[in-house]
Amino acid sequence: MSRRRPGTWPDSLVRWYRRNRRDLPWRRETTPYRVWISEIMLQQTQVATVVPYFERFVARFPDARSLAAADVADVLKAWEGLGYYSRARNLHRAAHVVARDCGGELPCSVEQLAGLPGFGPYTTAAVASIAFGLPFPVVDGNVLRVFSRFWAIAGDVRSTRIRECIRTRLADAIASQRSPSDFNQALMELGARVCRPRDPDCGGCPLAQECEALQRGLTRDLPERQQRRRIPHLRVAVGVVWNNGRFLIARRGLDQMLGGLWEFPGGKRERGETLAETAVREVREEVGLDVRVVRRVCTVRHGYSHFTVTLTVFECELRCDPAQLRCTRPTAWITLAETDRYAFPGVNRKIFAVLRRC
DNA sequence: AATGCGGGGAA
DNA sequence: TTCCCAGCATT
Repeated sequence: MSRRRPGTWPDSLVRWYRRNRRDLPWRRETTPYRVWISEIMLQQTQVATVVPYFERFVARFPDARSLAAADVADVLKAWEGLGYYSRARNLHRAAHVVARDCGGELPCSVEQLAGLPGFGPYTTAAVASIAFGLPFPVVDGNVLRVFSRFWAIAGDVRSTRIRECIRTRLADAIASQRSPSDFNQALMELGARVCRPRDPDCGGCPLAQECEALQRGLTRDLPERQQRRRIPHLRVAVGVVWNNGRFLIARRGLDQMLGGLWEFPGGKRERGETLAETAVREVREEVGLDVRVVRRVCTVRHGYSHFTVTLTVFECELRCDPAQLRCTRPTAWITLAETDRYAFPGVNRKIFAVLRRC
């Protein structure tokens, strides 16, 4: 087995990719619109999670014009469960810009791409290279991990200095590549399947020959981990307020976390309060209705990226005229069968499952 | 430069 | 449990 000349890793990488790439829906049929949708969905979200969402989304909204023409509520419904809902709202805003200013087609200059809502450095480079063949390197979590090992870079890879160092060196490498698209996708594919966070498959790696971390036995220690912050825990109570076979939901503000999604009225427990009292108080404060707790339905735990919550659900009955409803946000009285028409956070889906059983 | 943002897969 | 994922917008 002959040693390859040093400095030829980009060609080895792309050769490996062309033999090993996964058959993914946005690779099977590559259009700028499909690349765009896939890249937005893939932000902080794994491929396996994205695939079914992508298929449904492009079937429902086949191009930028149809997306722009849709109601944001329908876009959020298509995004339900995928998380980071600001991505969906920004995508919808960007579709309006593309429909209005670009004739419905994604612009093919990096400057214009970078100006669209939801296009940061990563997505701009990804769409420019994969959709339009422009030589801009992507720098995502995979790339940072691969090169912190390949070049044995100590320190926090997320720091601006190290990111910029990696980006600059990759800009050189991609400039001499015939397919910037394959080069970028190869790096991310390598990070996802070979140069994994734990237990990398160095035996199957096309870059092993020149990998500094492998030669120095450092693959296990790179990239350097930063210490994590403690995650706070919240106690929350919500009320399922029934009226004539329907219960009340309210839509969250578009600028909030989970913006635009629907929920039961409720909120955080205050000092010295029972959870039932919390539910009654929150219902009164949020929607202006006086209610009484009938029973506790269930308690569910849910983990978010930056906190965990224990949510207790109380069935409530009205002790006032429902016309007393006062709420700055949109509200609706719905049945369990109608929940499918609205976008809810994942934790609400757990609650619906319990409500259906009893 | 730091922080907030959801949900899920995998070990 | 814990870690991490094809990051962006805001401050």
